[in-house]
Amino acid sequence: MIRTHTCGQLRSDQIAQEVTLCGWVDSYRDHGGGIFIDLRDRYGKTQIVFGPESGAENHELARTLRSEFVISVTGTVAPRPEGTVNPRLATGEIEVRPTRLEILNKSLTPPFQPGGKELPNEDLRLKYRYLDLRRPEMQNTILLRHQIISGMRKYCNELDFVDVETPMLGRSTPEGARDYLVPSRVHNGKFFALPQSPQLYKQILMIAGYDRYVQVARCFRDEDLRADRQPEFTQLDLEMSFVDSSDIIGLIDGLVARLAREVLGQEVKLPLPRMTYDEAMERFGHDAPDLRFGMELVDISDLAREAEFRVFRATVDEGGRVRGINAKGAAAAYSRKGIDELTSYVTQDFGAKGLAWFKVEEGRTLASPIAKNFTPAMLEKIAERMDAAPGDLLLFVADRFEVTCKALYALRKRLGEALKLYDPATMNFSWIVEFPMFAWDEENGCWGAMHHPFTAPRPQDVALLSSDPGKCRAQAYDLVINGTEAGGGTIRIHDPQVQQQVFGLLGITPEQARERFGFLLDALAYGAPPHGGIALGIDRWVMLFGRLDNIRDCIAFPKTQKATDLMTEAPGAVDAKQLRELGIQIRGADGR
RNA sequence: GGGGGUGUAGCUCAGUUGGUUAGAGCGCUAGCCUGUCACGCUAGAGGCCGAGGGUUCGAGUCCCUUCACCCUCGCCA
Repeated sequence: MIRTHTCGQLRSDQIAQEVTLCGWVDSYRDHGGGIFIDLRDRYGKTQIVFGPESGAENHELARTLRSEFVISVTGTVAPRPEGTVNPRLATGEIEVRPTRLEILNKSLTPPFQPGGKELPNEDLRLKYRYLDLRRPEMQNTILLRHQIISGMRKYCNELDFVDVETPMLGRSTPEGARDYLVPSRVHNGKFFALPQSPQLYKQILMIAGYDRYVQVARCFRDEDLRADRQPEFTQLDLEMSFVDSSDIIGLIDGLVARLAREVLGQEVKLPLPRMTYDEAMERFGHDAPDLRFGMELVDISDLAREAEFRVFRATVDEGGRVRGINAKGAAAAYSRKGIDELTSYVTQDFGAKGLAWFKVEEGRTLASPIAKNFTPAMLEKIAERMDAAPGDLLLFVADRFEVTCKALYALRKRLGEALKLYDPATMNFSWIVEFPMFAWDEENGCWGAMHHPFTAPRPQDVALLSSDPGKCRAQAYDLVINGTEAGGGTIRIHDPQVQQQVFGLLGITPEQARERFGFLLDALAYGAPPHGGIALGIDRWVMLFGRLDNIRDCIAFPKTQKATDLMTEAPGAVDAKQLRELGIQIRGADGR
């Protein structure tokens, strides 16, 4: 070892010891006679002081030090003179008086200071990721990530889970997200696909008798990115045999409580609350509601049916719904212009036809350009239903149920943040359960799997597969943290007949099923135990536990929104020779 | 594919209704300074105003096209 201590380690206990530290020059303050260096490594900072006693040679060399030089310093730990102790530094009671200085490596002037206060633009941070990763904030996040992953591994290990690696080179399945494809050299014209998740493999492992499988698995989806979505991401993937939904949920409850305690120092009450999908859609308009605040959706369809206002009445008559939210005390905060902005938000982004609003005035009268279309009695009924009080802002969307969900969910989320309806430090963990098995796919005119084609229906709903698939509920469960989907899983079908029936509903012919998942169907026929599992989005856990608003900050080397790596400049062109070997020809820009 | 935002010195930003030589803070270079810790002081260097085209006597500023990054709708079983 060429160092005896780290830069975060020394305290008064080590005074008078000779030590050797290595690290990066965080800042240097040259006072002529004395030079002060803050030496930084992953563990902290230590002040190095070059005075006359350091010797002329060392002093001269110290004068040449610049930001981000990597140096090694040997010297004596000394107490700081009275009045110069730095309480903001863990090592602030001492400093090192060097007898030897070695420049291990110089640095170009960095495009930004890792120790600086101003955060540069993100593209610059991504290009010089090695400098960005030196920033204490980034190092904290990477360490948090490590803490979360190792906590997950320890937990699973204690519970007899077996860590099994599954292939990265698999076969493409047209269901679900777009695959990242890898061409085969040996089989020209054929392709592997990178896994969207190890779903099928983990089921096979249950059939193979491993009983409890776990993997920190990298997953790939070639879809457009978002603030909480990367094309490659990491899941804690697990699967268990001989379990039902509540076994999996209970297992993850324990993990949540443990990590909340270890990482955040927060006690979480178990069991975590569970809400059905239908209830979530009614109360919040979304299957991952943020339960840190109220402002729930309120249905006034029954009132709207009798209202004089044509827009409301017609919507209900056509089978739609009229629902609203009450932004408590927000009437003053939203001018006509502010409401116009909310209106264009829900109409342009979520397809709502409009946004009806009322400001609640003294005596609980409702003021709005559309108020004249209602009788006073009806306005009073609406106010009553909305629990309105003077100063409130009532917002309504009249539309198809799905549209009211999307628009009001988005409004609630936006208003909750703008009106600071919750403390960003609180953490809310909950489960959404009993998802529908199927969602009607308008585009293809058939049922689509809400989760994936191997999800088991609830035992009491199996008969609905043939009678009313839309009503059939799945043994599926999503973990929601602060309004973000942080994990999801299902109990799987282990009965080949039920599996065939589900394929049929999804429009997958027996031939297609055989071609795509023949191996799974075969395996299911050789003694498959009842099994189920879950996958947790590790990047999102880091984001939520670290209170970050961006998934890129949780990943050491993330991709941009266009799915490129600004540091390595991937993806890049390849040699013509490589393409020839793969039997691949690139089409021109004209598509030929 | 659609909507929105940003782009000016190495970095973070300001730049008026189009008008002389485009500024500030930080960083950088040099000098001075034993107690600083965002050290201080003095001096200096540093600009294709993202790129291309247009309007104009004149464009950082107005118009068109385009590129990059971010947010978002669609998409993400």
